[in-house]
Amino acid sequence: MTVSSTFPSVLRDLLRTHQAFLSYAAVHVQKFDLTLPQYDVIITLGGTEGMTPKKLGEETLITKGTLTGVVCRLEDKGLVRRCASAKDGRSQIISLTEAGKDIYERSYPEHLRYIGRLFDDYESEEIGALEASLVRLYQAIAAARNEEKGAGDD
Amino acid sequence: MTVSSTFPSVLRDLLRTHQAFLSYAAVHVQKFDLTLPQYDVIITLGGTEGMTPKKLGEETLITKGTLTGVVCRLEDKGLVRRCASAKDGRSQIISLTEAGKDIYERSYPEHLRYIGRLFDDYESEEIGALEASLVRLYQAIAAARNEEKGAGDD
DNA sequence: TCCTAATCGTTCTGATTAGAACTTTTTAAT
DNA sequence: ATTAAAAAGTTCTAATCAGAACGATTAGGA
Repeated sequence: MTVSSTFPSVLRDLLRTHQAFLSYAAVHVQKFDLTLPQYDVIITLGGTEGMTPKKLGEETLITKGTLTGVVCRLEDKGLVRRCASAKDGRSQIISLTEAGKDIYERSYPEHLRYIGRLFDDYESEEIGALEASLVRLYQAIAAARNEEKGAGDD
Repeated sequence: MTVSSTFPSVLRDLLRTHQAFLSYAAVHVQKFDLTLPQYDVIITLGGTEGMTPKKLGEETLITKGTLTGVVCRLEDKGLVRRCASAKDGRSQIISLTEAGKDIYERSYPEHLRYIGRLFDDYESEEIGALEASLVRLYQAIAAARNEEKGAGDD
């Protein structure tokens, strides 16, 4: 009944729930012959004029090394375009092509409904509680990580 | 303020929190020159007489195709052993070697402390609330998945 | 101006991932 | 006893993943 006996199962639940969600969401996205990270890039670019890989990675939580490959595959499919930034010679601007916009506009509303179906039986407080719990844990992890780094400092 | 405007951020939080946890836990495990899935196998086998890959996969949530590779790498490191099952000619029994047991016994208590540090500031109700929220979502996903499969049935 | 440090994106490596195809073995039905 | 179906593991493919190393560009200080 102590804390240390319960936390391993919480973390297993975290993994399990995350896996289940990815697997559920992937079903919808496969209809467009896209992977989940690829679709994530599409909907993140949707409705924008494009953004740098750095920004895109921050939004999608995809590491920059991985993002290069994901964007390449979307480029090969003609859904996305890379342009050199005018302001910064190091930067690229990634944006949707017409074909990419088309997929985005046709699929996104249905995607939201598909995902939203998960919460059909939820009260809105329940979603809030879930989100609060997750943010709480995220911050606890960030704090523990910082303590580790500055171990000798304070 | 509707449900559909809040759920994307919950799911982003789920991904972000999960990523942060994996990254935090990996730090401890790297000290033994192991990856997280590899260590997960070690601690799942720890204290047992061994188990089949099927059972091991169910415990660790690692898919069987992936598990084969993880176990191979642990075998190469001499931490794990594969034996043919006496009862079932299709089955293998995977168990820790002496070196594997040694790592398990030396590291697991510290691993629990390391992970437990995340929950230092938690009230036990908070852990319960997090777990309940995750289980709730997991079940909602499982239900949605089932509805999808039996779409034409009821 | 010059030079060092930081930033941006790509490339590379080793590992994990899911899913499908495949082999071997077992089970179950005939 | 025979055969079809199911189960267990391995192998294979394409993609993702984190992290490190790298080249090119920019920023900031002497």
